Amino acid sequence: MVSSNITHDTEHLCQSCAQKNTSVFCKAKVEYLTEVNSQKVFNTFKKGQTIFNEGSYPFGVFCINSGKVKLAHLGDDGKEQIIRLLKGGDIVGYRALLSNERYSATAVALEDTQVCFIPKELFIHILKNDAGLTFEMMKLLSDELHKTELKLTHLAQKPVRERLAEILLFIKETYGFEDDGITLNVRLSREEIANLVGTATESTIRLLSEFKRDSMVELDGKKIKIINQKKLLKTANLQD
Amino acid sequence: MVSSNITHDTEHLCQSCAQKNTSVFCKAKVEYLTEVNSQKVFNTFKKGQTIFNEGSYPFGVFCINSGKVKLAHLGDDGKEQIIRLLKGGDIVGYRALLSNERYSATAVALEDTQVCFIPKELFIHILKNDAGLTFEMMKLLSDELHKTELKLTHLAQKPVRERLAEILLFIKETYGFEDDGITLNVRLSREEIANLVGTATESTIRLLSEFKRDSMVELDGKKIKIINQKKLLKTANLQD
DNA sequence: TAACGAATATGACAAAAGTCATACTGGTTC
DNA sequence: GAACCAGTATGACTTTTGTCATATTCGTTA
Repeated sequence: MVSSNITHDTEHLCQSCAQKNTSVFCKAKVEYLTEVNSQKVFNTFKKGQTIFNEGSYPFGVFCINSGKVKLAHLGDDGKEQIIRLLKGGDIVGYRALLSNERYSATAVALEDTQVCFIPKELFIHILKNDAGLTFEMMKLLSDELHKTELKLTHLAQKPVRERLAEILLFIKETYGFEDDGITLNVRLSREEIANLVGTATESTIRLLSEFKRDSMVELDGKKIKIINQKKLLKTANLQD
Repeated sequence: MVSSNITHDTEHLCQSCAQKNTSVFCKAKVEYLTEVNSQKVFNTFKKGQTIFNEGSYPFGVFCINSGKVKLAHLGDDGKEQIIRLLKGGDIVGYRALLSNERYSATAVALEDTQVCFIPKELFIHILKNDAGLTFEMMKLLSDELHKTELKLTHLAQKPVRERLAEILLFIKETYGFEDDGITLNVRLSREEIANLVGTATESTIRLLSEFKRDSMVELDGKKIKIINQKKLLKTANLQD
């Protein structure tokens, strides 16, 4: 929240928000949506900018309008572990708010990103009154927990090679392809991919080279093209 | 739910439940508690018995009255990954219920365990009407998510030795000590400990031997005594 | 009490993954 | 275009961890 592009706008209405149908939050009752509309703060983050920082206190919740965001823990030795990838329609920062704790992770924009900030009090107020929304939020948390538990199991039991293949497919699921239908629609550094997989950067680079050699992917700088998804899926050894 | 000890009892009242003050679920409004009381099914599981199985459909939620339970994923190769340890006052099986999915994990009693089963419809009904309870449930999920994310980061970044030390301390936090003040109050096999840490059984055995040599623990069959918690904490290298 | 099997323990080895050093590449700035 | 830097790539090596084989112990049952 260091950016200067903060606007209490009337331009970006929740009612006409592009994410109205995908975001949990925008499923609140109409009466609350109006309230959100008047209190929310529209904000833009440039690529690389921090939306919030591990250790600081949450004052509200962020609703991503457009763009891409990584959510990461900083390990004891300073190495980051990316725990979620977010896109338009997702909300961030609710975990700490609900647990009434400081942020346990840092959110950074992976590209220019637009977000709506909804103040804590309003968020909590709506949750306490809109049972439907609360139930949706609970489901969302529940799904997130499930995904994280699966990741945990895979991290514990699968070799790096399989996990990397899995992550590439996960990135595809999350952000999809570019217009060409094969290029992953996000630019991540090798280090960031490593921090998603939970391995060393060099290992990631090495394995990506192998994947290229085995004609599963094509590499062009930060562009990653998936040219044999079937083989990649096999490499990931997924069955759930 | 294969046990034959099922009783629609009037004996075990929620109102006088030993876990009334610790369990989230028992914080429901009094009117609902009465309802729960009449619909819940009291059940006993012997050590080693399965409470529910990965892949099957949830028909309700389990409230642990007394005893100890492990919740584990079965990895693709059949190796289990223990994702939670549960005790009296905890509830299990809510995750799948809320996400409207099959169980993604298996719950097994680590010792003789008493549970109350609350039918799905009632559980959902209460959640949809008791905003306070729903909010509590949300917090619970939120905390669980946080813990799991932390585990994920540690699994990705810390060596087995540190993770084992951490798990021993975690077991102590969860189940505490026996009356002697040093023996961990649960019997887990070396394999189970390994499946908590996310490592091979032999590695766990080896490291426990080291911990013993370095006089951090004492081993007596499945009994594990923590004789130098400070040193163990240092070995775990925790700072959060 | 003997005997059995399962769990624990330990050694030897293999495989996986991380680290360090060193190139190479691509994009940026001057 | 030269120079520079960060990111990428690759090789050589070390460390960590897993695997397999084999004792050994423990608790259980006959």
